[in-house]
Amino acid sequence: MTTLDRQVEHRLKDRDVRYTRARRAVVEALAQAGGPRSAAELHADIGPSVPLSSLYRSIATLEEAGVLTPHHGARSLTRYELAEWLAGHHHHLLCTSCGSVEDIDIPADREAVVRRLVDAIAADAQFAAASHALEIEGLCARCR
Amino acid sequence: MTTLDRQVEHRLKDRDVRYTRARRAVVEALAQAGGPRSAAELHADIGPSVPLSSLYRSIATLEEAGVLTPHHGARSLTRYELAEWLAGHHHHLLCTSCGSVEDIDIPADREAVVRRLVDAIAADAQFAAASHALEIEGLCARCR
DNA sequence: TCCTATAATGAGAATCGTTATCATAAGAAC
DNA sequence: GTTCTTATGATAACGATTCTCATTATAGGA
Repeated sequence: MTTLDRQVEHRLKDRDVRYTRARRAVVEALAQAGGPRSAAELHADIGPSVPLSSLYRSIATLEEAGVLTPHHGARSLTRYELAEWLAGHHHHLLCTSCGSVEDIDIPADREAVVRRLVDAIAADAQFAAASHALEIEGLCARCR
Repeated sequence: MTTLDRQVEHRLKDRDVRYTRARRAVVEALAQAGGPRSAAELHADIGPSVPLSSLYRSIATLEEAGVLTPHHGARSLTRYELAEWLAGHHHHLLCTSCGSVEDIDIPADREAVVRRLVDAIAADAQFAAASHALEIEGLCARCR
């Protein structure tokens, strides 16, 4: 059992939610993927042992527990990834050509700039900021 | 006929696309809304004179022509708003409680900071940045 | 270990946003 | 006005997601 597993298990136990085979499979597949994955992609990764209906329910449960964060994209596709507290804070590069989503870590000094900006904007709008995301659209290294 | 109408008309004429009643209705509804609207919301705004099928086609046409930009949200909902060159550059505040999306203009000096950051991040990843979006999630002034 | 209460699963149907089809109507070019 | 092209409206189809319900697994107590 990995550290990740232990963290998730603890989080779920706190909420009286069981860490079952299907849910574990989702968490492990996401950990391996290293980037956002859709339900269909997770189904392909995990295999037919977890049917789609269960997969969707597992995803919803994990999302409610704050283990996963959804990422909504084109063509009615929602991709998921492990939440910030599990996988760290990062931003996204969206390729408009191939549709890929790349996670990108940014150095702490730059992240500090973003955070200051977010706080200032939110304060001006009397908005209580919980999280932020900087998404950059364009062409990835392969497609340009 | 408003300035907006003229701008859109010209853009469409350049692409041999007609600026029809349905398309005009979408543009006008979006201009009035002052924030992202889904197809269903536009349908409610415009009324039944433009049926959903036409509405979706109008949206797709306008999106291809670069008049609208899509904004993907929860529950497989895509909202649209007038493109940057028509409505100006701005960012979004997403309320996790009521689901509203608020457009927020940020001062030029702050925007410059964001742009510098985006350029630096993109350059590091060998990514050709075309546009960027800073999305802040949290509780809006009404919900907090 | 066995019981019991509760929560999770699997299979399938249902739902919802969106897209495609196709016959008809409107617009532009001549 | 005729003709050619493009847009429309009604409706069916589609794909991602959610729901239903009978069955199965799990946790906690006897």
